[in-house]
Amino acid sequence: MTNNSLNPDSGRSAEHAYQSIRDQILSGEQPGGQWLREGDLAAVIGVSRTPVREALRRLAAEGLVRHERNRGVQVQSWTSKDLDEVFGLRSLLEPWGCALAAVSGMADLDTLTDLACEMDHAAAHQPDVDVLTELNNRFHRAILEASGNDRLCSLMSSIVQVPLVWRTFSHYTPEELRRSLAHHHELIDALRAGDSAWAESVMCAHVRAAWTSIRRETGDAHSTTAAHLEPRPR
Amino acid sequence: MTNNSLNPDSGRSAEHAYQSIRDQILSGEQPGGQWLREGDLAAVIGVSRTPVREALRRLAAEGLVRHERNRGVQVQSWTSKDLDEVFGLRSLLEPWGCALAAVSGMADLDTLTDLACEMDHAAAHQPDVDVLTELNNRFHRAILEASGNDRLCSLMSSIVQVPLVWRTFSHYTPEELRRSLAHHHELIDALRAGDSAWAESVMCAHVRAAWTSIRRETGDAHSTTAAHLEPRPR
DNA sequence: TATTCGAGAATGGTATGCAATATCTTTGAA
DNA sequence: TTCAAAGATATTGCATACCATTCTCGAATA
Repeated sequence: MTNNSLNPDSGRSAEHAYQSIRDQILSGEQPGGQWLREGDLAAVIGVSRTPVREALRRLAAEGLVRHERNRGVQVQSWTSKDLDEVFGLRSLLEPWGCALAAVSGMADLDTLTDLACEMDHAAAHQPDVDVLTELNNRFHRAILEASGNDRLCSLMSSIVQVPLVWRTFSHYTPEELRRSLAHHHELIDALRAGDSAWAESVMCAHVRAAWTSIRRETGDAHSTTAAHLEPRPR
Repeated sequence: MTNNSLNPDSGRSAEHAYQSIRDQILSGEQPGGQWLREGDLAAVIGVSRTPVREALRRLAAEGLVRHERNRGVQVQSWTSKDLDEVFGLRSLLEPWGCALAAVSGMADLDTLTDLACEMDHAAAHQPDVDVLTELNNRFHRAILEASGNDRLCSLMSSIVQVPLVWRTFSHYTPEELRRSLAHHHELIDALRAGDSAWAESVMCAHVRAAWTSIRRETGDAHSTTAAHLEPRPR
Protein backbone atom coordinates (compact mmCIF):
# COMPACT_ATOMS: atom_id res chain seq x y z
CA MET A 1 0.00 0.00 0.00
CA THR A 2 1.00 3.60 -0.37
CA ASN A 3 0.45 4.14 3.34
CA ASN A 4 3.20 2.35 5.18
CA SER A 5 3.92 2.87 8.83
CA LEU A 6 6.39 5.64 8.06
CA ASN A 7 3.74 7.80 6.45
CA PRO A 8 2.58 10.48 8.91
CA ASP A 9 -0.68 10.78 6.99
CA SER A 10 -1.50 7.18 7.75
CA GLY A 11 -4.98 7.03 9.17
CA ARG A 12 -6.00 10.44 7.96
CA SER A 13 -7.23 9.67 4.50
CA ALA A 14 -10.76 10.76 5.24
CA GLU A 15 -9.63 14.12 6.64
CA HIS A 16 -7.33 14.64 3.69
CA ALA A 17 -10.12 13.86 1.25
CA TYR A 18 -12.44 16.23 3.07
CA GLN A 19 -10.01 19.14 2.99
CA SER A 20 -9.16 18.49 -0.62
CA ILE A 21 -12.73 18.40 -1.87
CA ARG A 22 -13.78 21.31 0.33
CA ASP A 23 -10.99 23.49 -1.01
CA GLN A 24 -11.95 22.68 -4.56
CA ILE A 25 -15.51 23.78 -3.90
CA LEU A 26 -14.78 26.96 -1.93
CA SER A 27 -12.20 28.08 -4.48
CA GLY A 28 -14.72 27.65 -7.25
CA GLU A 29 -12.60 24.99 -8.95
CA GLN A 30 -15.61 22.70 -8.80
CA PRO A 31 -18.50 24.85 -10.04
CA GLY A 32 -22.03 24.57 -8.72
CA GLY A 33 -24.04 21.77 -10.26
CA GLN A 34 -20.92 19.71 -10.95
CA TRP A 35 -21.38 16.01 -10.27
CA LEU A 36 -18.74 14.51 -8.04
CA ARG A 37 -18.06 10.84 -8.74
CA GLU A 38 -16.65 8.88 -5.85
CA GLY A 39 -14.40 6.85 -8.08
CA ASP A 40 -12.88 9.87 -9.82
CA LEU A 41 -12.26 11.74 -6.57
CA ALA A 42 -10.73 8.65 -5.00
CA ALA A 43 -8.36 8.23 -7.91
CA VAL A 44 -7.32 11.89 -7.96
CA ILE A 45 -6.82 12.13 -4.21
CA GLY A 46 -5.09 8.78 -4.09
CA VAL A 47 -7.26 6.97 -1.58
CA SER A 48 -10.05 4.43 -1.84
CA ARG A 49 -13.71 5.25 -2.15
CA THR A 50 -14.39 4.68 1.54
CA PRO A 51 -12.77 7.87 2.90
CA VAL A 52 -14.09 9.80 -0.09
CA ARG A 53 -17.60 8.74 0.79
CA GLU A 54 -17.03 9.83 4.36
CA ALA A 55 -15.79 13.21 3.18
CA LEU A 56 -18.76 13.67 0.86
CA ARG A 57 -21.20 12.90 3.64
CA ARG A 58 -19.55 15.52 5.84
CA LEU A 59 -19.77 18.05 3.06
CA ALA A 60 -23.40 17.14 2.47
CA ALA A 61 -24.15 17.63 6.17
CA GLU A 62 -22.54 21.07 5.91
CA GLY A 63 -24.58 21.95 2.87
CA LEU A 64 -21.74 22.31 0.38
CA VAL A 65 -22.95 19.41 -1.74
CA ARG A 66 -26.29 17.80 -2.40
CA HIS A 67 -26.68 14.06 -2.07
CA GLU A 68 -29.17 12.16 -4.19
CA ARG A 69 -29.79 8.56 -3.42
CA ASN A 70 -28.28 6.17 -5.95
CA ARG A 71 -27.24 9.12 -8.09
CA GLY A 72 -24.36 10.69 -6.26
CA VAL A 73 -23.49 14.14 -5.00
CA GLN A 74 -23.27 17.40 -6.86
CA VAL A 75 -21.81 20.71 -5.82
CA GLN A 76 -24.45 22.97 -4.37
CA SER A 77 -25.52 25.77 -6.69
CA TRP A 78 -26.06 29.19 -5.20
CA THR A 79 -28.77 31.61 -6.16
CA SER A 80 -29.47 35.14 -5.03
CA LYS A 81 -32.03 33.63 -2.65
CA ASP A 82 -29.29 31.63 -0.97
CA LEU A 83 -27.24 34.77 -0.66
CA ASP A 84 -30.15 36.62 0.92
CA GLU A 85 -30.69 33.77 3.37
CA VAL A 86 -27.06 33.74 4.36
CA PHE A 87 -26.85 37.47 4.85
CA GLY A 88 -30.21 37.62 6.59
CA LEU A 89 -28.91 35.19 9.16
CA ARG A 90 -25.51 36.85 9.34
CA SER A 91 -27.01 40.26 9.97
CA LEU A 92 -28.90 38.75 12.87
CA LEU A 93 -26.31 36.44 14.41
CA GLU A 94 -23.05 38.32 13.98
CA PRO A 95 -24.26 41.55 15.60
CA TRP A 96 -25.70 39.52 18.46
CA GLY A 97 -22.44 37.69 18.98
CA CYS A 98 -20.58 40.97 18.78
CA ALA A 99 -22.79 42.48 21.45
CA LEU A 100 -22.16 39.50 23.69
CA ALA A 101 -18.43 39.80 23.10
CA ALA A 102 -18.54 43.44 24.16
CA VAL A 103 -19.71 42.51 27.63
CA SER A 104 -18.13 39.09 28.06
CA GLY A 105 -14.66 40.42 28.70
CA MET A 106 -13.30 37.54 26.65
CA ALA A 107 -12.28 39.57 23.60
CA ASP A 108 -8.55 39.67 22.98
CA LEU A 109 -8.29 43.25 21.80
CA ASP A 110 -4.58 43.00 21.05
CA THR A 111 -5.06 40.09 18.68
CA LEU A 112 -7.98 41.81 17.01
CA THR A 113 -5.94 44.97 16.59
CA ASP A 114 -3.11 43.00 15.05
CA LEU A 115 -5.47 41.37 12.61
CA ALA A 116 -7.05 44.68 11.64
CA CYS A 117 -3.66 46.27 11.08
CA GLU A 118 -2.45 43.31 9.06
CA MET A 119 -5.51 43.70 6.88
CA ASP A 120 -4.73 47.39 6.43
CA HIS A 121 -1.29 46.39 5.27
CA ALA A 122 -2.55 43.65 2.98
CA ALA A 123 -4.93 46.10 1.36
CA ALA A 124 -2.40 48.88 0.97
CA HIS A 125 -0.95 48.51 -2.49
CA GLN A 126 -1.90 45.43 -4.45
CA PRO A 127 -4.73 43.97 -2.37
CA ASP A 128 -4.25 40.24 -1.98
CA VAL A 129 -7.74 38.79 -1.82
CA ASP A 130 -6.60 35.45 -0.42
CA VAL A 131 -4.69 37.05 2.43
CA LEU A 132 -7.52 39.47 3.17
CA THR A 133 -10.02 36.64 3.16
CA GLU A 134 -7.95 34.62 5.61
CA LEU A 135 -7.39 37.56 7.96
CA ASN A 136 -11.01 38.66 7.76
CA ASN A 137 -12.28 35.20 8.61
CA ARG A 138 -9.96 35.04 11.59
CA PHE A 139 -11.11 38.48 12.74
CA HIS A 140 -14.79 37.62 12.63
CA ARG A 141 -14.19 34.22 14.19
CA ALA A 142 -12.21 35.75 17.05
CA ILE A 143 -15.09 38.05 17.88
CA LEU A 144 -17.63 35.26 17.80
CA GLU A 145 -15.45 33.10 20.01
CA ALA A 146 -15.35 35.98 22.48
CA SER A 147 -19.12 35.83 22.68
CA GLY A 148 -18.72 32.68 24.72
CA ASN A 149 -21.36 30.86 22.68
CA ASP A 150 -19.65 27.94 20.98
CA ARG A 151 -22.74 26.97 19.02
CA LEU A 152 -22.94 30.45 17.58
CA CYS A 153 -19.43 29.96 16.20
CA SER A 154 -20.31 26.62 14.68
CA LEU A 155 -23.45 28.00 13.13
CA MET A 156 -21.70 30.96 11.58
CA SER A 157 -18.95 28.73 10.26
CA SER A 158 -21.44 26.60 8.42
CA ILE A 159 -23.40 29.59 7.17
CA VAL A 160 -20.53 31.41 5.52
CA GLN A 161 -19.43 28.29 3.67
CA VAL A 162 -20.60 29.80 0.42
CA PRO A 163 -18.05 30.46 -2.29
CA LEU A 164 -19.45 33.91 -2.96
CA VAL A 165 -19.45 34.88 0.71
CA TRP A 166 -16.13 33.21 1.37
CA ARG A 167 -14.46 35.60 -1.04
CA THR A 168 -16.35 38.71 -0.05
CA PHE A 169 -13.34 40.92 -0.60
CA SER A 170 -13.15 40.19 -4.29
CA HIS A 171 -16.43 42.08 -4.68
CA TYR A 172 -15.38 45.28 -2.97
CA THR A 173 -14.49 48.52 -4.66
CA PRO A 174 -11.43 50.27 -3.18
CA GLU A 175 -13.74 52.63 -1.34
CA GLU A 176 -15.83 49.78 0.07
CA LEU A 177 -12.68 48.00 1.13
CA ARG A 178 -11.52 51.06 3.07
CA ARG A 179 -14.89 51.35 4.77
CA SER A 180 -14.83 47.66 5.68
CA LEU A 181 -11.40 48.00 7.26
CA ALA A 182 -12.56 51.10 9.15
CA HIS A 183 -15.47 49.08 10.50
CA HIS A 184 -13.00 46.61 11.96
CA HIS A 185 -11.18 49.32 13.88
CA GLU A 186 -14.45 50.80 15.06
CA LEU A 187 -15.55 47.34 16.23
CA ILE A 188 -12.44 47.08 18.35
CA ASP A 189 -13.15 50.48 19.90
CA ALA A 190 -16.71 49.48 20.67
CA LEU A 191 -15.56 46.23 22.24
CA ARG A 192 -12.95 48.07 24.29
CA ALA A 193 -15.64 50.44 25.51
CA GLY A 194 -17.78 47.47 26.47
CA ASP A 195 -20.66 49.12 24.65
CA SER A 196 -22.72 46.23 23.35
CA ALA A 197 -25.18 48.42 21.46
CA TRP A 198 -22.35 50.22 19.67
CA ALA A 199 -20.58 46.98 18.85
CA GLU A 200 -23.78 45.39 17.62
CA SER A 201 -24.63 48.36 15.43
CA VAL A 202 -21.24 48.52 13.78
CA MET A 203 -21.26 44.83 13.06
CA CYS A 204 -24.73 45.07 11.63
CA ALA A 205 -23.63 47.90 9.36
CA HIS A 206 -20.54 45.94 8.43
CA VAL A 207 -22.51 42.86 7.38
CA ARG A 208 -25.22 44.73 5.54
CA ALA A 209 -22.70 46.79 3.63
CA ALA A 210 -21.15 43.56 2.45
CA TRP A 211 -24.59 42.29 1.52
CA THR A 212 -25.18 45.22 -0.77
CA SER A 213 -21.77 44.93 -2.36
CA ILE A 214 -22.25 41.28 -3.18
CA ARG A 215 -25.75 41.85 -4.44
CA ARG A 216 -24.43 44.43 -6.86
CA GLU A 217 -21.79 42.01 -8.11
CA THR A 218 -24.24 39.18 -8.54
CA GLY A 219 -26.91 41.49 -9.84
CA ASP A 220 -29.97 39.69 -11.15
CA ALA A 221 -33.72 40.17 -11.44
CA HIS A 222 -34.24 39.40 -7.81
CA SER A 223 -32.00 42.20 -6.69
CA THR A 224 -34.38 44.79 -8.06
CA THR A 225 -36.75 43.96 -5.25
CA ALA A 226 -34.14 45.02 -2.72
CA ALA A 227 -35.61 42.46 -0.39
CA HIS A 228 -32.87 43.06 2.13
CA LEU A 229 -33.98 46.62 2.55
CA GLU A 230 -37.32 45.59 3.95
CA PRO A 231 -37.58 46.62 7.57
CA ARG A 232 -36.02 43.92 9.66
CA PRO A 233 -38.45 42.75 12.30
CA ARG A 234 -37.34 43.54 15.78
CA MET B 1 -28.34 -11.91 2.40
CA THR B 2 -31.17 -10.59 4.47
CA ASN B 3 -31.80 -7.88 1.89
CA ASN B 4 -33.25 -9.48 -1.19
CA SER B 5 -34.92 -7.58 -3.96
CA LEU B 6 -38.32 -7.86 -2.30
CA ASN B 7 -37.19 -5.94 0.74
CA PRO B 8 -38.32 -2.30 0.43
CA ASP B 9 -35.58 -1.30 2.85
CA SER B 10 -32.97 -2.60 0.50
CA GLY B 11 -30.31 0.01 0.05
CA ARG B 12 -31.35 2.10 3.01
CA SER B 13 -29.33 0.56 5.75
CA ALA B 14 -27.47 3.77 6.44
CA GLU B 15 -30.68 5.76 6.84
CA HIS B 16 -32.13 3.06 9.05
CA ALA B 17 -29.03 3.02 11.21
CA TYR B 18 -29.10 6.81 11.46
CA GLN B 19 -32.71 6.95 12.58
CA SER B 20 -32.19 4.11 15.01
CA ILE B 21 -29.14 5.59 16.72
CA ARG B 22 -30.58 9.08 16.70
CA ASP B 23 -33.75 7.92 18.39
CA GLN B 24 -31.75 6.14 21.05
CA ILE B 25 -29.86 9.34 21.81
CA LEU B 26 -32.80 11.76 21.74
CA SER B 27 -34.89 9.45 23.91
CA GLY B 28 -32.14 9.32 26.47
CA GLU B 29 -31.72 5.57 26.04
CA GLN B 30 -28.07 6.20 25.30
CA PRO B 31 -26.93 8.59 28.05
CA GLY B 32 -24.36 11.30 27.54
CA GLY B 33 -20.79 10.12 27.67
CA GLN B 34 -21.73 6.63 26.53
CA TRP B 35 -19.28 5.14 24.05
CA LEU B 36 -20.88 3.81 20.89
CA ARG B 37 -19.04 0.88 19.33
CA GLU B 38 -19.56 0.40 15.64
CA GLY B 39 -19.58 -3.37 15.95
CA ASP B 40 -22.20 -3.47 18.69
CA LEU B 41 -24.50 -1.04 16.92
CA ALA B 42 -24.14 -2.96 13.67
CA ALA B 43 -25.06 -6.22 15.37
CA VAL B 44 -28.07 -4.73 17.15
CA ILE B 45 -29.39 -2.91 14.10
CA GLY B 46 -28.70 -5.86 11.86
CA VAL B 47 -26.45 -4.27 9.26
CA SER B 48 -22.72 -4.17 8.69
CA ARG B 49 -20.37 -1.59 10.13
CA THR B 50 -20.24 0.47 6.95
CA PRO B 51 -23.72 2.06 7.15
CA VAL B 52 -23.29 2.39 10.91
CA ARG B 53 -20.14 4.39 10.34
CA GLU B 54 -21.97 6.61 7.91
CA ALA B 55 -24.74 7.17 10.43
CA LEU B 56 -22.27 8.02 13.17
CA ARG B 57 -20.53 10.56 10.97
CA ARG B 58 -23.83 12.25 10.22
CA LEU B 59 -24.63 12.36 13.93
CA ALA B 60 -21.18 13.79 14.62
CA ALA B 61 -21.71 16.50 12.03
CA GLU B 62 -24.98 17.35 13.74
CA GLY B 63 -23.33 17.51 17.12
CA LEU B 64 -25.16 14.63 18.78
CA VAL B 65 -22.00 12.59 19.20
CA ARG B 66 -18.32 13.37 19.53
CA HIS B 67 -15.85 11.60 17.30
CA GLU B 68 -12.31 10.87 18.44
CA ARG B 69 -9.82 9.45 16.02
CA ASN B 70 -9.11 5.77 16.48
CA ARG B 71 -11.18 5.78 19.63
CA GLY B 72 -14.74 5.96 18.40
CA VAL B 73 -17.71 8.14 19.14
CA GLN B 74 -19.44 8.91 22.39
CA VAL B 75 -22.79 10.49 23.01
CA GLN B 76 -22.50 14.21 23.58
CA SER B 77 -22.94 15.29 27.18
CA TRP B 78 -25.01 18.36 27.89
CA THR B 79 -24.38 20.95 30.54
CA SER B 80 -26.39 23.94 31.62
CA LYS B 81 -24.07 26.03 29.45
CA ASP B 82 -25.15 24.05 26.41
CA LEU B 83 -28.75 24.64 27.36
CA ASP B 84 -28.17 28.37 27.68
CA GLU B 85 -26.46 28.45 24.30
CA VAL B 86 -29.30 26.60 22.66
CA PHE B 87 -31.98 28.79 24.16
CA GLY B 88 -30.02 31.95 23.56
CA LEU B 89 -29.95 31.13 19.88
CA ARG B 90 -33.52 29.92 19.85
CA SER B 91 -34.80 33.10 21.45
CA LEU B 92 -33.08 35.04 18.69
CA LEU B 93 -33.79 32.88 15.65
CA GLU B 94 -37.29 31.56 16.26
CA PRO B 95 -38.86 34.96 16.88
CA TRP B 96 -37.13 36.29 13.79
CA GLY B 97 -38.42 33.45 11.68
CA CYS B 98 -41.85 33.93 13.15
CA ALA B 99 -41.83 37.59 12.24
CA LEU B 100 -40.84 36.73 8.69
CA ALA B 101 -43.61 34.15 8.52
CA ALA B 102 -46.13 36.79 9.58
CA VAL B 103 -45.44 38.86 6.47
CA SER B 104 -44.46 36.18 3.99
CA GLY B 105 -47.98 34.98 3.38
CA MET B 106 -46.64 31.44 3.28
CA ALA B 107 -48.03 30.30 6.61
CA ASP B 108 -50.68 27.59 6.33
CA LEU B 109 -52.95 28.77 9.12
CA ASP B 110 -55.32 25.83 8.77
CA THR B 111 -52.57 23.31 9.31
CA LEU B 112 -51.19 25.27 12.22
CA THR B 113 -54.64 25.47 13.77
CA ASP B 114 -55.08 21.73 13.37
CA LEU B 115 -51.75 21.09 15.04
CA ALA B 116 -52.56 23.43 17.93
CA CYS B 117 -55.94 21.78 18.47
CA GLU B 118 -54.46 18.31 18.31
CA MET B 119 -52.03 19.39 20.99
CA ASP B 120 -54.88 20.66 23.12
CA HIS B 121 -56.49 17.26 22.77
CA ALA B 122 -53.29 15.37 23.50
CA ALA B 123 -52.80 17.43 26.65
CA ALA B 124 -56.38 17.11 27.85
CA HIS B 125 -56.45 14.16 30.19
CA GLN B 126 -53.33 12.03 30.40
CA PRO B 127 -50.77 14.15 28.56
CA ASP B 128 -48.78 11.99 26.17
CA VAL B 129 -45.33 13.56 26.07
CA ASP B 130 -44.29 11.73 22.91
CA VAL B 131 -47.33 12.87 20.98
CA LEU B 132 -47.02 16.43 22.29
CA THR B 133 -43.35 16.49 21.37
CA GLU B 134 -44.07 15.33 17.85
CA LEU B 135 -46.89 17.82 17.31
CA ASN B 136 -44.94 20.66 18.88
CA ASN B 137 -41.95 20.05 16.66
CA ARG B 138 -44.17 20.01 13.59
CA PHE B 139 -45.83 23.25 14.70
CA HIS B 140 -42.57 25.10 15.17
CA ARG B 141 -41.13 23.67 11.98
CA ALA B 142 -44.18 24.72 9.99
CA ILE B 143 -43.76 28.30 11.14
CA LEU B 144 -40.09 28.37 10.32
CA GLU B 145 -40.76 26.92 6.89
CA ALA B 146 -43.24 29.72 6.33
CA SER B 147 -40.44 32.20 6.94
CA GLY B 148 -39.13 31.29 3.51
CA ASN B 149 -35.59 30.94 4.83
CA ASP B 150 -34.56 27.32 4.33
CA ARG B 151 -31.26 27.77 6.11
CA LEU B 152 -33.05 29.07 9.17
CA CYS B 153 -34.98 25.79 9.26
CA SER B 154 -31.84 23.72 8.96
CA LEU B 155 -30.11 25.72 11.65
CA MET B 156 -32.96 25.41 14.09
CA SER B 157 -33.26 21.69 13.41
CA SER B 158 -29.66 21.16 14.36
CA ILE B 159 -29.90 23.43 17.38
CA VAL B 160 -32.82 21.74 19.07
CA GLN B 161 -31.22 18.30 18.73
CA VAL B 162 -30.66 18.19 22.45
CA PRO B 163 -32.40 15.52 24.46
CA LEU B 164 -33.45 17.96 27.12
CA VAL B 165 -34.83 20.43 24.60
CA TRP B 166 -36.34 17.73 22.44
CA ARG B 167 -38.56 16.65 25.30
CA THR B 168 -39.43 20.11 26.54
CA PHE B 169 -42.93 19.04 27.47
CA SER B 170 -41.79 16.58 30.06
CA HIS B 171 -40.53 19.53 32.11
CA TYR B 172 -43.76 21.51 32.13
CA THR B 173 -46.13 21.81 35.02
CA PRO B 174 -49.83 21.56 34.03
CA GLU B 175 -50.06 25.32 34.26
CA GLU B 176 -47.01 25.86 32.09
CA LEU B 177 -48.35 23.39 29.59
CA ARG B 178 -51.61 25.34 29.33
CA ARG B 179 -49.71 28.58 28.81
CA SER B 180 -47.56 27.00 26.14
CA LEU B 181 -50.61 25.79 24.25
CA ALA B 182 -52.20 29.22 24.58
CA HIS B 183 -49.06 30.72 23.06
CA HIS B 184 -49.56 28.53 20.03
CA HIS B 185 -53.05 29.84 19.45
CA GLU B 186 -51.90 33.39 19.97
CA LEU B 187 -49.12 32.83 17.46
CA ILE B 188 -51.67 31.77 14.89
CA ASP B 189 -53.72 34.91 15.55
CA ALA B 190 -50.62 37.07 15.19
CA LEU B 191 -49.70 35.38 11.93
CA ARG B 192 -53.25 35.76 10.63
CA ALA B 193 -53.09 39.46 11.46
CA GLY B 194 -49.80 39.71 9.60
CA ASP B 195 -48.40 41.54 12.60
CA SER B 196 -44.73 40.62 12.62
CA ALA B 197 -43.97 42.42 15.87
CA TRP B 198 -46.79 40.64 17.64
CA ALA B 199 -45.80 37.27 16.24
CA GLU B 200 -42.18 37.83 17.13
CA SER B 201 -43.01 38.87 20.68
CA VAL B 202 -45.22 35.89 21.36
CA MET B 203 -42.65 33.48 20.01
CA CYS B 204 -39.95 35.12 22.11
CA ALA B 205 -42.10 34.77 25.21
CA HIS B 206 -42.87 31.19 24.24
CA VAL B 207 -39.22 30.24 23.94
CA ARG B 208 -38.06 32.06 27.03
CA ALA B 209 -40.82 30.56 29.13
CA ALA B 210 -39.58 27.14 28.06
CA TRP B 211 -36.04 28.20 28.93
CA THR B 212 -37.02 29.00 32.47
CA SER B 213 -38.97 25.77 32.87
CA ILE B 214 -36.09 23.65 31.74
CA ARG B 215 -33.61 25.57 33.85
CA ARG B 216 -35.73 24.87 36.88
CA GLU B 217 -35.82 21.16 36.09
CA THR B 218 -32.09 20.96 35.50
CA GLY B 219 -31.35 23.25 38.38
CA ASP B 220 -27.67 23.50 39.19
CA ALA B 221 -25.15 25.99 40.50
CA HIS B 222 -25.06 27.84 37.23
CA SER B 223 -28.76 28.53 37.28
CA THR B 224 -28.39 30.77 40.29
CA THR B 225 -26.76 33.35 38.08
CA ALA B 226 -29.91 33.56 35.97
CA ALA B 227 -27.70 34.38 33.03
CA HIS B 228 -30.65 34.27 30.68
CA LEU B 229 -32.23 37.18 32.47
CA GLU B 230 -29.45 39.51 31.50
CA PRO B 231 -30.75 42.15 29.11
CA ARG B 232 -30.58 40.75 25.63
CA PRO B 233 -28.61 43.12 23.41
CA ARG B 234 -30.66 44.68 20.69
C1' DT C 1 -41.14 9.32 -37.20
C1' DA C 2 -41.99 8.95 -32.52
C1' DT C 3 -42.22 6.06 -28.55
C1' DT C 4 -41.40 2.43 -25.63
C1' DC C 5 -38.92 -1.35 -23.94
C1' DG C 6 -34.76 -3.74 -22.74
C1' DA C 7 -29.84 -4.79 -22.49
C1' DG C 8 -25.66 -3.01 -21.00
C1' DA C 9 -22.89 0.21 -18.56
C1' DA C 10 -22.03 3.23 -14.90
C1' DT C 11 -22.55 4.39 -10.24
C1' DG C 12 -23.67 4.14 -5.59
C1' DG C 13 -24.63 0.88 -1.35
C1' DT C 14 -23.10 -2.72 1.58
C1' DA C 15 -20.27 -6.42 3.47
C1' DT C 16 -15.95 -8.20 4.76
C1' DG C 17 -10.99 -8.57 5.60
C1' DC C 18 -6.75 -6.63 6.97
C1' DA C 19 -3.81 -3.12 9.03
C1' DA C 20 -3.07 0.42 12.45
C1' DT C 21 -3.95 2.19 16.87
C1' DA C 22 -5.65 2.45 21.52
C1' DT C 23 -6.75 0.16 25.78
C1' DC C 24 -6.38 -3.41 29.11
C1' DT C 25 -3.91 -7.06 31.48
C1' DT C 26 -0.18 -9.28 33.13
C1' DT C 27 4.30 -9.72 34.69
C1' DG C 28 8.52 -8.19 36.37
C1' DA C 29 11.50 -5.33 39.14
C1' DA C 30 12.34 -1.51 42.35
C1' DT D 1 3.21 -2.90 47.39
C1' DT D 2 3.51 -0.09 43.53
C1' DC D 3 4.90 1.35 39.19
C1' DA D 4 6.27 0.42 34.61
C1' DA D 5 6.76 -2.00 30.48
C1' DA D 6 5.38 -5.36 27.25
C1' DG D 7 2.20 -8.33 25.27
C1' DA D 8 -2.80 -9.43 24.43
C1' DT D 9 -7.13 -7.84 23.06
C1' DA D 10 -10.45 -4.92 21.21
C1' DT D 11 -11.81 -1.29 18.13
C1' DT D 12 -11.42 1.83 14.56
C1' DG D 13 -9.64 3.13 9.65
C1' DC D 14 -9.13 1.85 5.08
C1' DA D 15 -9.22 -1.03 0.92
C1' DT D 16 -11.48 -4.17 -1.92
C1' DA D 17 -15.15 -7.08 -3.73
C1' DC D 18 -19.72 -7.73 -4.77
C1' DC D 19 -24.65 -6.48 -5.22
C1' DA D 20 -28.54 -3.34 -6.25
C1' DT D 21 -30.19 0.45 -8.53
C1' DT D 22 -30.38 3.82 -11.99
C1' DC D 23 -29.20 5.78 -16.26
C1' DT D 24 -28.15 5.51 -21.24
C1' DC D 25 -28.69 4.32 -25.69
C1' DG D 26 -30.25 1.68 -29.37
C1' DA D 27 -33.57 -1.25 -31.58
C1' DA D 28 -38.08 -2.74 -32.50
C1' DT D 29 -42.79 -1.55 -33.13
C1' DA D 30 -46.93 1.24 -33.61
